[in-house]
Amino acid sequence: MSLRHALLGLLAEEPASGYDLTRRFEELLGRVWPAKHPQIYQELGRLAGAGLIAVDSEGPRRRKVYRVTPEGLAEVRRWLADDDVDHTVRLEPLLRSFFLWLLPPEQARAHLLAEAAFFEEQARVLRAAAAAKDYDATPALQSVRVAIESGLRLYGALGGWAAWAATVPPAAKPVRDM
Amino acid sequence: MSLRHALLGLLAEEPASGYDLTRRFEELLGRVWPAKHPQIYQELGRLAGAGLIAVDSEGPRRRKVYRVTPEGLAEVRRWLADDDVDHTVRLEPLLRSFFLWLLPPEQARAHLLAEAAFFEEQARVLRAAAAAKDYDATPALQSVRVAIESGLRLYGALGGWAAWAATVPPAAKPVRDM
DNA sequence: GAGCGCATGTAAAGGGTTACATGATTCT
DNA sequence: AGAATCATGTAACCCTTTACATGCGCTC
Repeated sequence: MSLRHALLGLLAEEPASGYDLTRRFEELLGRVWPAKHPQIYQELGRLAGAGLIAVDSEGPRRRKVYRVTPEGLAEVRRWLADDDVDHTVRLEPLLRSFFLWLLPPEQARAHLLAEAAFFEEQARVLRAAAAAKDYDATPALQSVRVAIESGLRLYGALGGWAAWAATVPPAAKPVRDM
Repeated sequence: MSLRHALLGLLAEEPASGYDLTRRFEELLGRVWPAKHPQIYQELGRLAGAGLIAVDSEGPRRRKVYRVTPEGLAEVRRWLADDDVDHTVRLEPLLRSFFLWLLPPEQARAHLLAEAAFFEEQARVLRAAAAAKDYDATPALQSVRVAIESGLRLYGALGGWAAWAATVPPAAKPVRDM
């Protein structure tokens, strides 16, 4: 049920088409909530059916620009204030880490170093994004800045963890070769 | 495709039934990769069909204990060594943070403080788990320790972030009431 | 007019949750 | 005898991805 609310949230900032929203997911929300165009178009249809959004204007190439309705705005706010949040951190690299003892130590170490490099690179990208513009111009931009900060800290923590994990010496009992 | 490999990884440690695996997901892997029993039983069926696991023994109440086959073990290792990792951090609280500007500042602040409390509590739980036993006894346990460390650092970072975010003053332009 | 990017959609398949259902064993 | 827990499974539904498909508008 998060996609629906994310769409409402994006439309609360400004009216947009399915195509616009798809790109915003790619560049802005994709790290924490990926969504491809078929799902977005489908969900826009449902939201329009439910009266939470409405067609604002139609442009060339069948382009339909949606805006959020007062009911839609109320619904995002309800969602945001709601306190039954799903705190699951679905993260494949961490799942893998539970099973790294199955690899020969060197291979596990190489894997962790590659992960560390990846996370540090992501942190660098976000640091650059944070410095790139003035996020105090609008409330929406300020929220983006706060969200970027979370990514920055998260990737920093993950990078540090992976680098540390790569240094942990293999346990006494070696993995038996298959 | 991660569930299948997680099951193989768990069975690589020791043979187990669907019921056992369901509980291990709940207590061990649930934070990063939730899985309910219907999915687990279904996937066990597929894995058995593919010859990656086999029935080790049958017990009372139709209990079937599976063990990983050499092919299955090779498959987890292939997965672990494979470097096309999905780095998506699917995390609802971060998605929400992009839209917090839609709430009145006090409400947003209260929400962030509740999140901070939650993450700090989780970090505390994991700190206790890390101190609870000797993780050097087996390679598998050592990997669990490393995985716990990632959670510790992650929740620490998220807790710090949420506490900081709660202190960010609202932007100049106030949110227009609907 | 050829090619590219814009823009929208449908269909099929896979992954995951919820609800329903059943029966065996153990404990009180 | 009744309740709780063990243990497995099916069916329906929702969420998400991948593949397929189409046509418009702009630029060279």
